Amino acid sequence: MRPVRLKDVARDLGVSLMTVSRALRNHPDIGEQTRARVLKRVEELNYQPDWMARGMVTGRSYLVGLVIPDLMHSFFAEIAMAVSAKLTPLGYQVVIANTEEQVLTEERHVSVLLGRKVDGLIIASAQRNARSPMFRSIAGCKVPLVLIDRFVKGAEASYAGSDDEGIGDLATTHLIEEGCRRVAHIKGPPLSTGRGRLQGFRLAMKRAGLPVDEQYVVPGDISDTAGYDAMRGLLKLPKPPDGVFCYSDPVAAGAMKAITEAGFSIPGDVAIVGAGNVHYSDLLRVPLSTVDQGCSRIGEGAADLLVRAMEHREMTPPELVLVGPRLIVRESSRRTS
Amino acid sequence: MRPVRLKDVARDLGVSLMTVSRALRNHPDIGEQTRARVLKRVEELNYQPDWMARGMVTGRSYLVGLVIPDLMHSFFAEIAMAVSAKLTPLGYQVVIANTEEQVLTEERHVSVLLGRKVDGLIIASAQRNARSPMFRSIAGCKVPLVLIDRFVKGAEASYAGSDDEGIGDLATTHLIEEGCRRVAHIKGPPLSTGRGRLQGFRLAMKRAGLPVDEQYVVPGDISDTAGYDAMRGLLKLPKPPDGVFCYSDPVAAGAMKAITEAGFSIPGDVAIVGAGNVHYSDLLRVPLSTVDQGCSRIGEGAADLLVRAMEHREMTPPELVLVGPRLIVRESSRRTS
DNA sequence: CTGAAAGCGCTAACAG
DNA sequence: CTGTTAGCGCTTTCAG
Repeated sequence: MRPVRLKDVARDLGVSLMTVSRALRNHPDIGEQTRARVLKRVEELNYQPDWMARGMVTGRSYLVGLVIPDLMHSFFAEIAMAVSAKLTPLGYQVVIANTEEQVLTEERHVSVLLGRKVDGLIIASAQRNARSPMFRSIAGCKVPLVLIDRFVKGAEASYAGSDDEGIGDLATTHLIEEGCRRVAHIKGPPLSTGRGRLQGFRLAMKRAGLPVDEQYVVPGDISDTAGYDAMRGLLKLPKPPDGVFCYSDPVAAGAMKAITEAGFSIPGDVAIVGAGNVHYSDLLRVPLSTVDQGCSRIGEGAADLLVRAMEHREMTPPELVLVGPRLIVRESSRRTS
Repeated sequence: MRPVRLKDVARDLGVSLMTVSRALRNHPDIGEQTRARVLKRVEELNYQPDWMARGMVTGRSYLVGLVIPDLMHSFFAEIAMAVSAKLTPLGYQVVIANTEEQVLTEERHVSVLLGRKVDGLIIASAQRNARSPMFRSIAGCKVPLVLIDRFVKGAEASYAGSDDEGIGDLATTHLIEEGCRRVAHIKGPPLSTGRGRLQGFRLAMKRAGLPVDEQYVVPGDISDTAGYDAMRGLLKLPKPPDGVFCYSDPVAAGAMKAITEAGFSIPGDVAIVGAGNVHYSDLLRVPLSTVDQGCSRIGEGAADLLVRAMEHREMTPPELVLVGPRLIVRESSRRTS
């Protein structure tokens, strides 16, 4: 049973192929009853338009590529869901590509996506350089691009993400207000997110008139194991910090594990704040204070920006969506009542 | 700058379009040096084959649909990653569709995927009936299908999943061995997974000679909020259970939250075992005992089954991959030393 | 070994 | 309002 084609429906009905095609797409140039008759038969025969053939001639694939570093991080999973939810009702299908934070994997994925003639691309890039071949070929194909989460300076693209400096500031200020005096920061990756949060951290410390001990600013990453390791290092210091702002919730979760294992209490000995408000933060060892990034709003924002760009045939100027951070205080940082 | 086509490369090189096409696909009928020359120029011009056009004539899209109920559950996210990791190196792209556990959404997604002429489908279905129009149209299009996680009786499809009865048995037996006498079960959805685990629970209880108090077998779902609510109900019972086997880790996490809030201790008052070994189980309030389902092996198994089916042009008989469960004991159920 | 012709299923442009 | 023609970029088939 080969799939039903337009031609089959047409012959079955004794009309021309074009009539069916038009009826299907609500073309105005068609009689009301003819359309009804066609639509009915199309339904009965369970005809499915062939999107490849359609795309071939219209130049639109109705495919959108979503390139992210790690689906397992609920932050990206949530973004992926928000993007899908926005795009699916508009007839787009989302192809998700996992880069595992590898630049090379990312480039390969994008290259294939481009070959598939995606109508648009949403990328949380592991790249730092807008002059990389990847960005050049995207620009070359004139495929609308929206960057999310990580901003890449110089890339001709819209961006949806959070105000990272604000996140760092908010979290750090909160720790200071809770009475922490030796505040540490476990850094994220050297991308806009990590750098922004670090900057926010410094800003808040400076504003409070607290010195930043560089021993307290340690490299981490995006994973809980990185947070665990970094925290163990901090605890070995002669004077361990009494408050830690962690790049992300997974990092914070790992850090908390290290603290508990070392026999310290949270928040009594060390207060912790993460970022991201991942879904399970509330269920952790000690419910985790965090800065909500509004990931679904980032996803929705990205989808909106992309749709707008895709519907214009001509290049649209890059736009920005910055989602404001929101502090969520839970047990891990509550020292005063 | 329109994308480079085969024709462009050919003209540039002064050869026919066919020569380029053949060189690209390692066709034997081509001279060694011609091929080298072509390949070099193809590289330089950064030519990307148009997959839509190619698919149009070959009838293969190199697209695979992955239909799952919820990307946010790390169980499915991990499966998605495993599937992608297996399929991407083979040249396939995975289109992930989120159904939010809605049958209707699932049907719509599958219908579009079919219209896109996917080469294969992997589905964790919310449907229970193999005679639904969805399964009929998949069969009608002769698209290879692999069911994952949830088995649907009667569907002409391969299956990769865990031994759910074994999971229930393993978890429950463990609780009994730890000294629990009033063992409860928070059920999952009424699909093969939920039913299987329930059956395993009953089996273990029977084997141990313990009666199953039907008050202790309560409906839950797949989410932590469901676990939270169900557990609150259980705690209100005159004699609350002293051990609970929860359908999944998220459910267990929710249940633990309810227990802690009510002022009981884990595992002292109530021991808890979940299922799934989700990534953050180790970081929870009380590290969660769980039954590992080997989700990545499920994903890999599904991908393997699908690839085998896709490479055969003719229908292949359904195959099965059952991943054996593995008990992981953490603090939430450790009552004896 | 290389090339020319035909056509995949569909839609845009034009002609009745 | 309806039908005809041409072609999207590629591969398959067949002829040199």
